[in-house]
Amino acid sequence: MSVIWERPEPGPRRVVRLDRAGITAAAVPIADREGLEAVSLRRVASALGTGPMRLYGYLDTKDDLLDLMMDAVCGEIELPAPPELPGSGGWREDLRAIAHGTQFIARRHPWYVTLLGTRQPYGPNGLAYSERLFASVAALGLSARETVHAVNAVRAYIAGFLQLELLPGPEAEPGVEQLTYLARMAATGRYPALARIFAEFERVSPDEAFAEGLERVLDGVAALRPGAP
Amino acid sequence: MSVIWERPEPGPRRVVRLDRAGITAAAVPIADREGLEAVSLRRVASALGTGPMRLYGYLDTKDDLLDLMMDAVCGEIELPAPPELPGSGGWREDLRAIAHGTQFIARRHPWYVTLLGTRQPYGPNGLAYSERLFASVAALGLSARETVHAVNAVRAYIAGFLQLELLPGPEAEPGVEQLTYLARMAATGRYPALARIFAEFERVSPDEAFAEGLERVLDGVAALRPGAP
DNA sequence: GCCTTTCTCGATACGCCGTATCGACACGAT
DNA sequence: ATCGTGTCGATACGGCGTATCGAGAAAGGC
Repeated sequence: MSVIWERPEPGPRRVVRLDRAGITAAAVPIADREGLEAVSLRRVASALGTGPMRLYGYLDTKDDLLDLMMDAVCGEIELPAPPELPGSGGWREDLRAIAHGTQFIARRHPWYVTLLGTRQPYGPNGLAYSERLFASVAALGLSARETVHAVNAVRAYIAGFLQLELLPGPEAEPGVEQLTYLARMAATGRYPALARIFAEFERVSPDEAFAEGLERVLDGVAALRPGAP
Repeated sequence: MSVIWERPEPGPRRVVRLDRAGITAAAVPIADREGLEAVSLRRVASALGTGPMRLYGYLDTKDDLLDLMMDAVCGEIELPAPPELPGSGGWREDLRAIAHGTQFIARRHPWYVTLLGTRQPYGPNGLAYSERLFASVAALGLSARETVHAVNAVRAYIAGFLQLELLPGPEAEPGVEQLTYLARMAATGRYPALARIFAEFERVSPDEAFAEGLERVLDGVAALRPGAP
């Protein structure tokens, strides 16, 4: 490796200007199309026409990239107008809007839900999201402590539901006609309550379930209001 | 024929007697002590005094091991007596017991929460857990559809809260006296609602938050009762 | 008791991963 | 024109999950 003829000529100086936004923008579609586990530094870098080590000029760690990705899609969530402006529909309508906005984004970027359960949403967009949540609940006029608990409940419900919704079920291999694993378990008689509800269980759409469960949580929050029934 | 629970365990071995329970029992303490990412087939196998490929006689995939681990700790959750027996304290008390039992286990095995958001709890213990949840809610006398929604809400809350509770915060490096990242963000004035609640936010214990949020969800479920106020 | 068949076992290897190291090179200042 | 500085990316390391396959033990037939 000392003769110049067999050393590759360095390409025209790669002046591809990179920045964090660009890296994030390259990573997100990969996650959308092939899942979060397909997002590797090698993969993202090669989508940008460079090598993996290049990215370390912009990130300390792969985790940094995941933080950036999370905040980027968090910014895609449409938040309702602040409570003091006319666009707001009251605390309950606002919380509904936030929840359904989150669900909408989770459908476009399923991996967002994974990240949601994995790291704090401390980027600017994540903080704006939190701010909007607290502002909505604040409109109820609860005590500080109750407000924190109410926000926690709503946030936990959203994160938990979306997470559970996206779990892959055990797939029945195609061609073979057979009951699903769950149906077979229900038929054993060992799980009577489960078996009794099983049919309904499959008839409920995820959207309906998300909306209805959310109403339960909001009902519980509403019951905290000073003048609650 | 895709779920490990309905595949038979292979027969006896030559050198060291192994079985799925033994493999699981070796894996769980590793996860407890060093986190889920320390659980590799190489690591578990060497804890059992053998090589990684040995495990493939008992598992098809590493995912199978995670399923086994999840079901194992799921079996550690103390469930209340069934509703028809005297030990049961009514639907609400039962749901509380299940929720707090789950929280208790999540504290001993934090990685359980990660798995909870990652895979279906379809092992025998997971199904027994679901059965108990449905049986408790069934005692309210709701319609099938409402029952499904109520169980979803409770389950989503539990999974979501525990997941969010375990998120690592941004650690302030020791020695340097400085505000946390969140406190600094609150001080920017860009997040007024967040800033207003911030102090309280840090005063609430995780236990209290879990319990209080749960009451909100249970209140919402209670409001569905035929003769609800 | 011996031979053959069957099945288990684990060594080796492949292609990924995140990232530490470091030589080569482009660029700005002198 | 030269030097110092800082960026780029090739290479390497130790890990991962798991496919392959030869060695050898167990089981069965005679």
